[in-house]
Amino acid sequence: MPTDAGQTWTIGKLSRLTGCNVETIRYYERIGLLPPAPRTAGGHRLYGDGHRRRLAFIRKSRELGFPLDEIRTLLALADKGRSCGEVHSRVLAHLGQVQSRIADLQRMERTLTETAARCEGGTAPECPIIDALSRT
Amino acid sequence: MPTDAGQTWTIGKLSRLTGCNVETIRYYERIGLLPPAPRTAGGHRLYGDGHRRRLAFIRKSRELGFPLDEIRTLLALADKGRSCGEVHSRVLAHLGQVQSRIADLQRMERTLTETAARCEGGTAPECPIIDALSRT
DNA sequence: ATGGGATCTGTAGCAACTACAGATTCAAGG
DNA sequence: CCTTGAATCTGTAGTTGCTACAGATCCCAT
Repeated sequence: MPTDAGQTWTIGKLSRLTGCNVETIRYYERIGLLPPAPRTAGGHRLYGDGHRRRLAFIRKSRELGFPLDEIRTLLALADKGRSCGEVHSRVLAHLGQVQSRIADLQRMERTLTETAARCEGGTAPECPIIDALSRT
Repeated sequence: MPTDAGQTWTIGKLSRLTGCNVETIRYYERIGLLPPAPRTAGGHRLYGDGHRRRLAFIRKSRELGFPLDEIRTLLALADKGRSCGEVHSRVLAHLGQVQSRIADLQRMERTLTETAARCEGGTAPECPIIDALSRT
């Protein structure tokens, strides 16, 4: 049961519906991630369910950290259908990026914790943190 | 034993010395993170040990994820001296940001892993990943 | 009919660099 | 001393993914 087949929304309604900012929606259209929306006589955009689903896909992918260009590719694959393998490997590749970013941040976390610890309760005239940050 | 007191380097040497790109060094000067370097007669920059240490501080802080604006503040505190408490609390605040970013990424990681798993070995005509990404 | 919210286009800004182009300078070799 | 090629100079524009206007226009409820 699809949502009421002929339903349409203005950009503001779509924004509330998807949690995506109005200017961001227009931005996605400008860069070709969303197809141009049909317009009212006065030039206002009118969105249908296809647009809504596509935007939901984009938002969800963004939340998972995919860059827009990768989302563009994913959308093309989705449109093409039967590209599950390709999609799967791209998801795994992205997962790898996320994991390596996590590792980076954990290294930072460790160093920051150590650095902060040198100072714990210290009232030294020279700041050990500043010193630590100056080491080549 | 400070490094040979009067030693100077060209921007290229300083770049190799610190691992910081030449254009980035000039950029830091432009935005006021590094003080303007003295010049040769022909207009080339000449750096001394003070610059070298300041740049090392900036790079190290960047590696730890501090934004440039925060580094600007840290440098000011370092110049002022006796601001160890303030520095300490800023390091802890940043540590908090890093940790929450890690948590974000771990959420992404989990969802990506789950999403990828739905597809494992599947040759379904409809791609479950694409479906998952479309859910509002 | 009107008033005020929603929408329109186009442009500029953010972080933190990076990448040129085109001109000039420096240093090593002959 | 002169040449030549590498290094450096300035200034500007591009990157990613939005966000924030300004100033004009439109739509809908009263």
